[in-house]
Amino acid sequence: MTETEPTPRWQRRADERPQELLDAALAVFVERGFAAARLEEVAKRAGVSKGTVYLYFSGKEALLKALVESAIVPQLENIEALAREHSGSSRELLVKMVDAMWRGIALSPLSGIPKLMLSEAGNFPELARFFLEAVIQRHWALMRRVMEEGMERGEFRRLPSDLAVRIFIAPMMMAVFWKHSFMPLEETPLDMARYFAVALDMALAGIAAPATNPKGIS
Amino acid sequence: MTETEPTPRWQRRADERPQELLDAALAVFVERGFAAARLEEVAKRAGVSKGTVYLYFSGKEALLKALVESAIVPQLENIEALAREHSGSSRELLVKMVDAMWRGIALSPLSGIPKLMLSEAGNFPELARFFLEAVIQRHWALMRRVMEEGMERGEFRRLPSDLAVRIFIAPMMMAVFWKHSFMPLEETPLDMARYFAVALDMALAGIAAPATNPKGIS
Amino acid sequence: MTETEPTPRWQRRADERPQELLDAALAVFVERGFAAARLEEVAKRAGVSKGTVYLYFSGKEALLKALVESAIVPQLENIEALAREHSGSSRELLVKMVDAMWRGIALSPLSGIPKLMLSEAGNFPELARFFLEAVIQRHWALMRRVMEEGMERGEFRRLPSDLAVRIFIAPMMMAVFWKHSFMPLEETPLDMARYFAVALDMALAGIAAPATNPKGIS
Amino acid sequence: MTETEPTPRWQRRADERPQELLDAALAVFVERGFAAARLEEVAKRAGVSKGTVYLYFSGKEALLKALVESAIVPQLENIEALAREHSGSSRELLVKMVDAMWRGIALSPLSGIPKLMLSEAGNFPELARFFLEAVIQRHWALMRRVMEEGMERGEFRRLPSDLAVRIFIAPMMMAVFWKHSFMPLEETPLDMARYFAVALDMALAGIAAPATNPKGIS
DNA sequence: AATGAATGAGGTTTCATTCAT
DNA sequence: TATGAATGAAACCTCATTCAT
Repeated sequence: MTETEPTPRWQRRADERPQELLDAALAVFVERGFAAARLEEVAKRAGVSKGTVYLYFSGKEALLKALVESAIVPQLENIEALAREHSGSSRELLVKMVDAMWRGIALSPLSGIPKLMLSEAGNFPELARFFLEAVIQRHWALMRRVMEEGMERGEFRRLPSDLAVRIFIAPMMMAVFWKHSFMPLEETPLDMARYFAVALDMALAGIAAPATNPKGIS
Repeated sequence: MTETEPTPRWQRRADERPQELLDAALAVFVERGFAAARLEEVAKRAGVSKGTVYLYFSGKEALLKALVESAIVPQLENIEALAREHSGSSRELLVKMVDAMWRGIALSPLSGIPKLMLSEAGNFPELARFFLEAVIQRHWALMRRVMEEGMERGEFRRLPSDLAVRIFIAPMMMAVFWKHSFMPLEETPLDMARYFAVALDMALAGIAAPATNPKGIS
Repeated sequence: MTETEPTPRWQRRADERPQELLDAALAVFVERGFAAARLEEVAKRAGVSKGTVYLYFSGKEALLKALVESAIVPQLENIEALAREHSGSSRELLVKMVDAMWRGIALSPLSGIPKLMLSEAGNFPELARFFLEAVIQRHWALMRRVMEEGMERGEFRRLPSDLAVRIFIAPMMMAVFWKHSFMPLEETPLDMARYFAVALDMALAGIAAPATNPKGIS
Repeated sequence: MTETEPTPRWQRRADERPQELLDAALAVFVERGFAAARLEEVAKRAGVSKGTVYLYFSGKEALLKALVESAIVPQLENIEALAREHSGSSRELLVKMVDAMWRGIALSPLSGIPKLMLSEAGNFPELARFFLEAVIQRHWALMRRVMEEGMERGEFRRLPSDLAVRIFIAPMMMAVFWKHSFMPLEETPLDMARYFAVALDMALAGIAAPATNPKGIS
């Protein structure tokens, strides 16, 4: 180890910077809310100075938009792919889809985005409308098809599918919001894995077809 | 009824001012978030000028605290009273309690407070901790007792009651958040009444004891 | 003089403030140019703090626009009134008009505005076009009518009146620009009164009809 | 045409860079003013990147100084040479000198420099003082000698020569300023050639000796 | 009590300058 | 040499808070 490398004050990382900035922005925006988030904090977490943010994004709002517009749709496409490729019971597909959502979103930092949009919908209605249509309603539509097929098949009981979908996912979404709000304050933070297991169990029970002879009697 | 109630020519508003200010603050804070809310907007909605706010509250943050600390606890006490006075099945009590919460909170402007706290927990951890303990966990504890009693009695199936409670209420809470975020953007906004009916139905089914001989045969 | 009046930290002067701010802005903008002018300097000269500027003008650019749009046109109207009310030789009228311009603009702080527009035309083409049409060309048109009448009458020699007007006023305009640029640096600053006298003399000689035997002899 | 002139494959630009940068800087500074001019724009127009500017000049202000200090003095020396070499009437010399100024400065990009200095005198008093003394006053002194000689000879009428010189050149200077401010906004831009012809005519008439029998009568 | 003009701290944004590549 | 990514000082602007009226 010869006496070289005076540890340069900064490095050029043009390729990685945008994603690093987005990651940092997501964390700060989710923690503080868009208005209370300071861009300098975002920069610091990304390991750059304030001005550098502006080399990659035109401003604070652009950061928010890039965040929302790019992040979740791919996850959604994963879930849609599951549906296309599935063969088997509707119940199994439903479980697969919810599981994918849980692992792909709820357990990842992406979970911050729904929380962020929930908080900021009032200030950014355009962006919120995009999120509503491109993510939420698209997700619901997919789930709804599956649920209605399950009803047709008699796997699930007859329920208004538009509402049933929202209600079915509600416990998972609540966990997402919880994670980014009160969970850090809990004495013993919520055990996400157990929560998911129980929530899935209860949600499935909630839509299960009435037990007309479970394992049939004859 | 003789000359009681003088009906004064000019009404002393001073006594009502604090509540009017709190109402206005709640509306603005929920819509925009605490940081993005402008105090002048709060004042305008309360029909007073900016300076007047400071005659009743020591500042913006004081408004937030007063809001959170005063508003929901009374509703909670109502619900607790229901439990104390109830005689009948656990299921009936559960329904009563959820119904009270729905009408007392979800359908009222108070519904904004949970949304607000969810958004601001990161910026006001003290306040959030208060809300967590004095409202959320207190509510859960109550529900939990009821649910466990129901399990004892065989009305509900055996589930980890701490989680079951959160999950049971999740659909109602989601409606609360929805109302203050995406609902104003929906083409045809969610029908809250239908939603509640279906959600309650599904949630109850989710915890119902297995139909081992409904109307039992022996 | 009893021991009252603790000299308040500031005073309410809502009515006077806009004009005071415009005066201060004119001075600073002319001295430094729009871009280099700091709003805090403008505020300080007007005797207020930074924020106060924004109570009366929506921003730096609005200050510039208000300045340009409001200030000179009235002076121009004065000059136009002179023309309407005049009876006598064209030469006399021309002198009156130039004299009015000299006293009303060149010798007043308004003289800063042409200098400012000259400097900023490249950055504010819209505003510059307004100034060109509403002030400069309007002034020229007026002067031109007088000059053409003088030519008709034989008071002035035949010249392309559009150019003659520009050239006739040029020495006065140069003094205006000089005043706000190099004059403060001159060892012995230009004597404006003498300058005007000589300039007017030369300019009039420049357009005077050739002395072909005034009251011609033959 | 044999193999003369190797026409190198790659051209060493380094030698021409400084002048290219100065040309670009002049254009941008004149258009936007020094403060509003972005160095990146200068670099772009010179066909290099931002950093390269610093290889040739120590900074933005150095560009400005180099611009002003180097550009016009040579033109002035040309004009001084005319005076030295002239033999003939003062009027002829005056015309020669003004014509040289018109062609060498007014019609060239160098015309931007006076406009620039006029705008920036308030921000760069040192530089402005240099320009005042090394260019403006030097030019005036030269013109003044010629004009006074003409007065001695009876070619021009008696006028305070210090002022007469400023006034005599004013129309030409105005054209210079006009060119870089409002001319680009005119519907039909000023015809510089006609302007000069008329301006010279009027200016000469303005100083001409009284027509004591022009082409004498009697 | 009430107003709203005035303040000034604090955030976003720009851009001259530096420096790793 | 040349580049352009990165920096950080400095300016604009907002708005919670104060205070003259």
